[in-house]
Amino acid sequence: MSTVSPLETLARGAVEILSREELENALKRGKPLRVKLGVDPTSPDIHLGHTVVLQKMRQFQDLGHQAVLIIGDFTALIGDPSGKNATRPPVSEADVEVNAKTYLEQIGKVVDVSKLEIRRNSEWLSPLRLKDILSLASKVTVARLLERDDFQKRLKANTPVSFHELLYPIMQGYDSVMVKADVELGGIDQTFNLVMGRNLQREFAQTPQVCLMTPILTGLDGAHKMSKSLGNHIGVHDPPDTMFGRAMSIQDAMMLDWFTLLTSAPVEEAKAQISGAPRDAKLRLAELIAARFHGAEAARAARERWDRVVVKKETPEDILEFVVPAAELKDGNIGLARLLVLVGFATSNSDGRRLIEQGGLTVDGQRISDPGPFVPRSGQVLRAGKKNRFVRLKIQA
RNA sequence: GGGCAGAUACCCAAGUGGCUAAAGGGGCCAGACUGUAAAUCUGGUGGCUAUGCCUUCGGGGGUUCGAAUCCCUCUCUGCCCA
Repeated sequence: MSTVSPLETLARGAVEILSREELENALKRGKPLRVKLGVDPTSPDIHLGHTVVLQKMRQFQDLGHQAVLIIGDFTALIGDPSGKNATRPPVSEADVEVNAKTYLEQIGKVVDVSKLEIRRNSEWLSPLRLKDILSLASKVTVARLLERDDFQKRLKANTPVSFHELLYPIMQGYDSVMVKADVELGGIDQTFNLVMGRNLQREFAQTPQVCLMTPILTGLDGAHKMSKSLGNHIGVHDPPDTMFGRAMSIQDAMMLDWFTLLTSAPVEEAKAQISGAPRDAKLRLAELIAARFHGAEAARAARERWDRVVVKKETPEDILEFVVPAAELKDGNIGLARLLVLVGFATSNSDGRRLIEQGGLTVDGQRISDPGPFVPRSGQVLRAGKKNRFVRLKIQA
């Protein structure tokens, strides 16, 4: 283990720190810092993109600082405008509660939940009266609010910006005041909100928080930020094989970022490996990611399976079994397209028909291109596409 | 409050009475090539009991042999004026 200073650890992967000197000084004081992270309980499933900033919080925890997790149960009623090109649909209070619970369960994979101070911002935002809001709002100018990119873009594109969205950053900033944050963590797309917290704290005669921004993790498509709605994500609950396979599908150019942000492998070493043996580097990356959430053993198994199924093109033995319902069979026949729908490889008969006609289906390794009647037999293995979509048929006696 | 413009498939966007299940691009799916990477090329991309039939162009109603296209109305959005 080489010695890495706390500041170096914390700065790893950070795109921007406002300011680095302030952070350094704060660390030097030796007192545990209050490190705030606000989360938006709108989507119940967290993925690797979310873990970047959570990992940062974990690092603070490991260095003895107090992590303060703010569940934005009140702000969720507005929806964070960050990165959105449209007004976000508000989330019901009931959904927020359910999501918050799931969220806490899931982040346990990254942060130490037992040491977490968990707060809900409805605690202080809900009781605010109009006059309080006015007083808060008077501390911020409209020009300043409209400055931000998200709004600018939407204004230019003639898409609506609702007034309540302007309040979002103010409320989030007020959170920092209420929890007396020394540091706030967030994605770089949250910069505006974080800086707002800094400014408001100054207004409230507090020491302005240090803002530490992490980069946005690029998703599997290599183009957009990882998000569930774009389907370019790896969820923390995905099985090891899925994690492994998806990680293998990223572009080479993304590897260094992923190494930096998702693993603790030494960056220089990863860099060297990537330029030397990109394939091996990616295998290692995929294994590290799978290991982080499922343990080393499961990760190794995923890698072995990958090697068998993908590289050597063998049929895996641990395939899900699908029992063909007897009611679907007519004289032992079933439309092949229909079968694909039942199995889940196609969304409709037409979709299944297309898949077959385009050569995307094999039965026991044989390509079948006729979507018509088909006689299924127990033990047959259906494979759709090149990806990991296998199923073994079973016919009820 | 007044005036104007707009709402098309997953997204962007053509289309102003029949040739439109609806151009083009993106995305996505499949195939080829590969390291199941990227790039590139090819095909596909509403549904169905399928060489035909049914449903779709913000919602509802109407005109017409026939409407995404014309009329009425409702909802939503943007712009300008106040």
